[in-house]
Amino acid sequence: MGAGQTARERARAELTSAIKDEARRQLATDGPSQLSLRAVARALGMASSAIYRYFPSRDDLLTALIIDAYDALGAAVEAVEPDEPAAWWHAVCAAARAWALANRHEYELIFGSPIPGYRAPVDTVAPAARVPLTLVRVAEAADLADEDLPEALRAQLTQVLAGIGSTLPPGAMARLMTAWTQLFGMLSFELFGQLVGSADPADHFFAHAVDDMARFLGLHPAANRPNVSHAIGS
Amino acid sequence: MGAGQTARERARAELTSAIKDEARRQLATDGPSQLSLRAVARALGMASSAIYRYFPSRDDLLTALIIDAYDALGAAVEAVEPDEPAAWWHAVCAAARAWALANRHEYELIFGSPIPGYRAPVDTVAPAARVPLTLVRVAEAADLADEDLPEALRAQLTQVLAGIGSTLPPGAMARLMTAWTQLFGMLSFELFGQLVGSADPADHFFAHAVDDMARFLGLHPAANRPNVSHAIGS
DNA sequence: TGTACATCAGTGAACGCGCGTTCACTGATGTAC
DNA sequence: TGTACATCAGTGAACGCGCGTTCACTGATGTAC
Repeated sequence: MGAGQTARERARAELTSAIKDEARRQLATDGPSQLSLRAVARALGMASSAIYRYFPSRDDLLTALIIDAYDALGAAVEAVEPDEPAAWWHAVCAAARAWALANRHEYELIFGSPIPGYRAPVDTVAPAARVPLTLVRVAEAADLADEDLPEALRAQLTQVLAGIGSTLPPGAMARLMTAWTQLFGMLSFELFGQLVGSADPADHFFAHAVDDMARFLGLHPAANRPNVSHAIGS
Repeated sequence: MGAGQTARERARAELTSAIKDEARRQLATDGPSQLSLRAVARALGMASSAIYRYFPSRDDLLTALIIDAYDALGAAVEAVEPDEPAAWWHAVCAAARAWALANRHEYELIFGSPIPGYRAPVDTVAPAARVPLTLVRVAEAADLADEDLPEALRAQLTQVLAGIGSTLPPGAMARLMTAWTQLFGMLSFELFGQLVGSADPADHFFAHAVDDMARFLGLHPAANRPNVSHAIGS
């Protein structure tokens, strides 16, 4: 039948995603470490042993959810229309926050505490890289200046940049990683309740901090002159 | 007997902290959501029901651990000898990181994902404020400039500053909160494994980012001139 | 200092619950001739 | 197109385990006179 899929194949694909959907629903109330195959099976009206036809173990279901979460966040951020760097940066940060607020338990799954007893397999690496890679694309578009770095850090970052085939100067990469950790630090603080009593609701603070970071990176029009030689000291 | 304590009171105090110690030991292998009163009791060689003489429920034990963690981190950071602002800032960040690396599961307890089904009582608020308050002290010592802020954010921060009796300009408070979220974003990324494959080990990156943040805050000698009027635009 | 009573610490059995995973099985879907 | 066989999906019972919390109890420590 349709697209060369047998009825069995279609049924399998549907149930696989029904299981993941139900599992995601349960994350929302119980958190990743309490995710239970039996509860998922119960909610779907099937025997708990049937889940094993789809995921060989609880950890495999978790891995699938983690990969989906990274991919969904990655897609949200990649869907931002490229623009002049400062505007692009703002839009990317806003997209990341919007996704996180709308999917807090999947955010928790990937940026929260490690799940006890769970080891992430390599398959998660590529999806996890989509957001950082998008940030690198934004930075590349801005022709950022280098800056003085201790040798050891310069070496580390040069290697990372080579690995992803980027021409970003290591000093700019250092600032970018600072901005990256800032962005997700802010989101984690907001979602995990650390801002309650200070900048809560966090909308204004978030917007302003993103702006500050754009300036810090050197993305703003004023700072975005041709890359003459406000570069490395010595 | 000693200091007006009866033998019973001493025994109670000792067992209370033995229970907490054992619970902390178990956090290290299982994570907060798996903390089990029965397992703690077993490790201490007592009946599981005996724990209830010391903590009326599992949540109360968790609360005690959380308060202790905030207090330990707070104490570590407050123990830093005040100094010229930039040096003080570096030392405070280093102290926070050292504590986090040495006590990763307690760090997780307070900065990781919320524990499913657990609601933090008010008693945690004051201990949780010790680190942010220390950062405010550092910033106050530096006589930081204000900066342009959207009205809504200015209002929010002015209220926070009034609440803690600080004279910091709201614009400086905004930068400070950015640096604060950056600091803990970096620590969470390091401890939760998000840096694996990029800036791992993170020592060099951490030191450099802390330096960048000091510059961003305006703490560095160069930027730390008398507070004339590099202030609010308009 | 000695006795009588009240307080508290700790026990062990029990309640009622949930979990991941395995296994032998039935019955439906797909495939080769 | 029809039949025979292989593959796969889903069942239900079972194994062995762990959990938080309650309860009636024994025995030790503390207190008032």
